[in-house]
Amino acid sequence: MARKKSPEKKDQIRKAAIRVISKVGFYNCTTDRIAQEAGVSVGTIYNYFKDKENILSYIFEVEQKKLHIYFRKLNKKNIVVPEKIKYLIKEYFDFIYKHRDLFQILNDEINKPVRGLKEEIFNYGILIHKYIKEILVEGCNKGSIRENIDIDMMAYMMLSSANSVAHMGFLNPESIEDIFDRAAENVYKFFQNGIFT
Amino acid sequence: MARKKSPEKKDQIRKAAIRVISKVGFYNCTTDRIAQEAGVSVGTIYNYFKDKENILSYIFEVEQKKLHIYFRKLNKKNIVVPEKIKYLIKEYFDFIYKHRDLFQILNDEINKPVRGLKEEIFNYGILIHKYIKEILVEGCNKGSIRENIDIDMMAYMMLSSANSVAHMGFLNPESIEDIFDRAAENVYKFFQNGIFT
Amino acid sequence: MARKKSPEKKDQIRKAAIRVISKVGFYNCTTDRIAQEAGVSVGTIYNYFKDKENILSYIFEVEQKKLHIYFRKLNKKNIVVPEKIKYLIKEYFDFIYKHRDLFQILNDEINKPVRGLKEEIFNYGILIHKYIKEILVEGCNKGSIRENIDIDMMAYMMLSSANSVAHMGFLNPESIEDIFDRAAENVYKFFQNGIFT
Amino acid sequence: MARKKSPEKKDQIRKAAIRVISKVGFYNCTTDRIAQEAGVSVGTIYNYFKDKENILSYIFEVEQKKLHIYFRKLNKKNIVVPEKIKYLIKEYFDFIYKHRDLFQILNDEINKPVRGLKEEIFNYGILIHKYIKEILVEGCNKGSIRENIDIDMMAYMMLSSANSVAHMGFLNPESIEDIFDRAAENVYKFFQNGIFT
DNA sequence: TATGAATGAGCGTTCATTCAT
DNA sequence: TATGAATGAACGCTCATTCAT
Repeated sequence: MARKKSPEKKDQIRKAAIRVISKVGFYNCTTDRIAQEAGVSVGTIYNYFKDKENILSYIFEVEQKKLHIYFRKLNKKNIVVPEKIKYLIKEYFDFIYKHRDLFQILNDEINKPVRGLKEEIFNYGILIHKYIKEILVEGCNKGSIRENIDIDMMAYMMLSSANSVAHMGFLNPESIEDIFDRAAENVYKFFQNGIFT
Repeated sequence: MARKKSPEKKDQIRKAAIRVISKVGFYNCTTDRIAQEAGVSVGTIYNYFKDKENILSYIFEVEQKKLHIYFRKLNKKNIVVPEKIKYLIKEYFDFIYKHRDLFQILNDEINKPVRGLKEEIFNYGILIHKYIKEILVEGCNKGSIRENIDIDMMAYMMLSSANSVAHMGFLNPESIEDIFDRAAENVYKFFQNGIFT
Repeated sequence: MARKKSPEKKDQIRKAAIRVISKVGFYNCTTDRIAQEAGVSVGTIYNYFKDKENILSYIFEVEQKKLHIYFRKLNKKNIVVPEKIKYLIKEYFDFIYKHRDLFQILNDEINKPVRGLKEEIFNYGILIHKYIKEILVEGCNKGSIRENIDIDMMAYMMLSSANSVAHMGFLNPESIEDIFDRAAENVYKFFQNGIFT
Repeated sequence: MARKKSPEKKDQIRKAAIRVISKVGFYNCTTDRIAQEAGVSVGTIYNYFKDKENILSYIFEVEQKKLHIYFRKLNKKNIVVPEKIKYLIKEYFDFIYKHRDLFQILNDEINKPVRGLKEEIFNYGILIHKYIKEILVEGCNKGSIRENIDIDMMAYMMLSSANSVAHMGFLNPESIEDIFDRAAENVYKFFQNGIFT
């Protein structure tokens, strides 16, 4: 009997793809390059993925699962909403800093015009907003968040605010550490007070 | 005398390119498609643009100029900073709603990792943030904006917040009008009060 | 009534073409480039020439006429064959040195595989050999040239020998003057004695 | 295991290219045409060659190696210089007659103005002249060749003389066999005695 | 299953030629 | 006649995908 398709190899390809795409963008990223980065032949990629787009989908599929697990854990913690948000922001920036390759892709692909979105990318966007909204709802119910906000919009604004700070960091490599140091606090303060006196 | 190289034709191509790119993204957008959309032959494109990338650059160059003119006018108005911001947000959403094709491109390309950015795209990003920061500085000086904010970060967060709401609108075509109706007000309130009670 | 096609302009284009072709070769030479070099618009070229190939043909046509005139004059001179050949070689190198652009083209195109030859290029080759052969025949008749040579072949060998020395000169720009100084004498000596002791 | 990148295929493409180029010239020779002639797809060409120019380079690289081997063998033979030259001419014409396609290319490209030459073409020109010069030097040393000749020029003249006879043959297909039959002898006699009585 | 050579549709770009002015 | 913008066929080359080994 033939060997089973090894999940390790699929992951190896996924990670290689993340590295390559984050460096050159999805469209400049060739299957040859991914194969090389993964230490695998082109043909092998097609044993694990239907086509090139499917690799991108899989990347988001995996992240979706991680997201799921992360928020399940978070919601088990017994902390008030403002603390939860503060904590979340902190961890989000730690995550981005550590997985900047992945962030580049997420941030790049997530803003693509609708038609170009593959199912999984779209779903990933939906999911992450869903979790943020859940926290906002909880905050509204418990009275720590203003009731007159549009929760949908707010979720979008919050996520994009955080992402934009990270993006700003990567655009300024010389001061990236400084930016990430202050990022979480500044973002939280913005959420807390807005900009006006 | 032969026909003169007409600026109208260059604009015709620029606009066609905006439509095509916004639909399929820069990399899926072929020169043939742009030519077709512009009602022009491929060769003609190269009469006005050095190469395909140059079209993208030109799109941003034009928007940069418009931005410049717009903010010069805005700064001549005699209104206090909070009003100026309120007004700006309102007009920004009107603009996006009207020029959604363009917005898709601006919002898409502006988030690209640094390396891929052409000069003009990069400069466009710089410029728009510069103008926002000027307003924030004015607000700080006049006491209407909190002094302890990081102006750089805040500019990034504000712009991306607004963009994310617009993006949310385009992701939900069935309720796009409703979203844009409430967009300006909600964004302003977010800037004003943050999210907490 | 419209102005007549001016022969001056046609010549202006011809000369521009020679300069351009000699620099970049026929295939890298664009009509735009010729027009620019001639200080004329592309369209104008097509008023004087059917197509691009026709320019090349015309170049050779003109040279053919010059050749004709030159040899008519030469044959009126009352000198013995060996002197005629010596004289011819001398003048040929003077000509090449002065019109190196033209030589580059002649030498380049004349060796092209048969099928690619335009009528005029072919005829130019025929003509120049014809004149050399006439001299050889005269020499045979008058007893100054060996009778057992193959006149056809000899004409080819003589012309190509001279050309190769010129070519060698252009390949060594640092010693081109020295090479051309010695060229005529060396070529003549070769014709006179061959290589052996 | 996939098929190995086979040197046979590279050769197959090289030979196809020789046939096509000799027929239509390098600039009229398209990659599609070479692929077709080689019974291979365009893509495959690029598996073995960096670009179209590289095919031409490779053709000359191969010929260079053959030249090298041939002259090494020739120099081991124990014959006097005049015999060596006679022998060489004979074999040269045999070679050209058999490989006329290749000759068209060598003879065509070798006369190109310097600038257009690829490294390998240039080197091929250098090499072939070098070997001829070695023989001439040997002849001078051994007293069979006149000492007052310019060896450089003579090498150029000898090679081009032979080539011109071959070229003449190909220009007259109806008498090509006759021409090649007499070629070697006539060329040698020219070298021996020149043209005069 | 893994390999990587082979494939060929499809792209960006060029440039000889045309033709409205 | 002169102009030069417009044209579009044709090219070199890439790269996702296939398939013989």
